[in-house]
Amino acid sequence: MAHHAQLDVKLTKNQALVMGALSDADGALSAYTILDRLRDDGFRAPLQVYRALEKLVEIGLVHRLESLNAFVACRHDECQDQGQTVFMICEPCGKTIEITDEATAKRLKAITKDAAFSVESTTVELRGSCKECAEG
Amino acid sequence: MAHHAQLDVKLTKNQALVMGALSDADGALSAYTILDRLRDDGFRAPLQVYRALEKLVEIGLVHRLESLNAFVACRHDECQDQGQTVFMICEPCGKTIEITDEATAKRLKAITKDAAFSVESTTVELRGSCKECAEG
DNA sequence: AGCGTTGCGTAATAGTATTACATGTGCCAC
DNA sequence: GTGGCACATGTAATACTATTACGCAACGCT
Repeated sequence: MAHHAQLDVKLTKNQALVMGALSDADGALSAYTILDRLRDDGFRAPLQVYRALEKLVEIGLVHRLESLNAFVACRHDECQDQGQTVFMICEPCGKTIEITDEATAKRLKAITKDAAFSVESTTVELRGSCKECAEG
Repeated sequence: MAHHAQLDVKLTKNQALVMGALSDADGALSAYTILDRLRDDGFRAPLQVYRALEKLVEIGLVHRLESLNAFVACRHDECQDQGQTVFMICEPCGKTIEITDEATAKRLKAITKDAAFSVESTTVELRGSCKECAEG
């Protein structure tokens, strides 16, 4: 199975640059950090970044971390599969661990069904310390 | 069991004003919306709001909705009990439904244990439409 | 009274995101 | 091939969210 079925979507120059910046990064980047890193590539205005991010998030190559106001490249084969994406965000080192979990998806589905709530998008983010940082 | 054990914490004037604004509101409010609503009560600067919010969040009377950059009064008896708080945020009408769920808490705990991730705080937010708005 | 802690007031600034408007570029119908 | 459309881009201005810095006031404690 291919990593990210959507990779056959052709990215524009700006989208590719933003994707590159995020792929090179260890953890999540804010839009303005991305802007700074792409100055040499001709980026001048926040909107150039936000427009690219919008598309990348839409096609699933990038996730937005709501609790950080930042963005991270999807490292993951299964974003399109069943399962709720769960982020573990290490505050000391900035790295993010991304998993998908079917049990969480099922449980949240049961909750929304009970409440007759119609879900568009779901955010699950855990802040804390990764193994290495907690041990260190 | 009392609603919000921490209610016996004495709120300062500013904290009480902010708490009142949030309690009066139907849904979540941004810090700057709160500021505007408290102009007549003497509020002048964002920091007055943020300082009060910080304390109110700390004692559990208010929750921060990360995906909205907004704040909502806790409507809820069981914030101190076991269970993960889950927010359902209705985008059409702005209301938020707040529940706590033990199964979700257990599942997330299992996930973090597997990853040896040490959790400080957890955000679970579902965006979508409430029953009334979805039917309407 | 002296001291520490906490809360408050104000100003300035930093950080995040959007609106508005103009330009460019490729594609397709005609 | 030219007109028109769709989409991507460039730039400026602005709006929205949050924090830092500094000083003063109120309160409790010794």
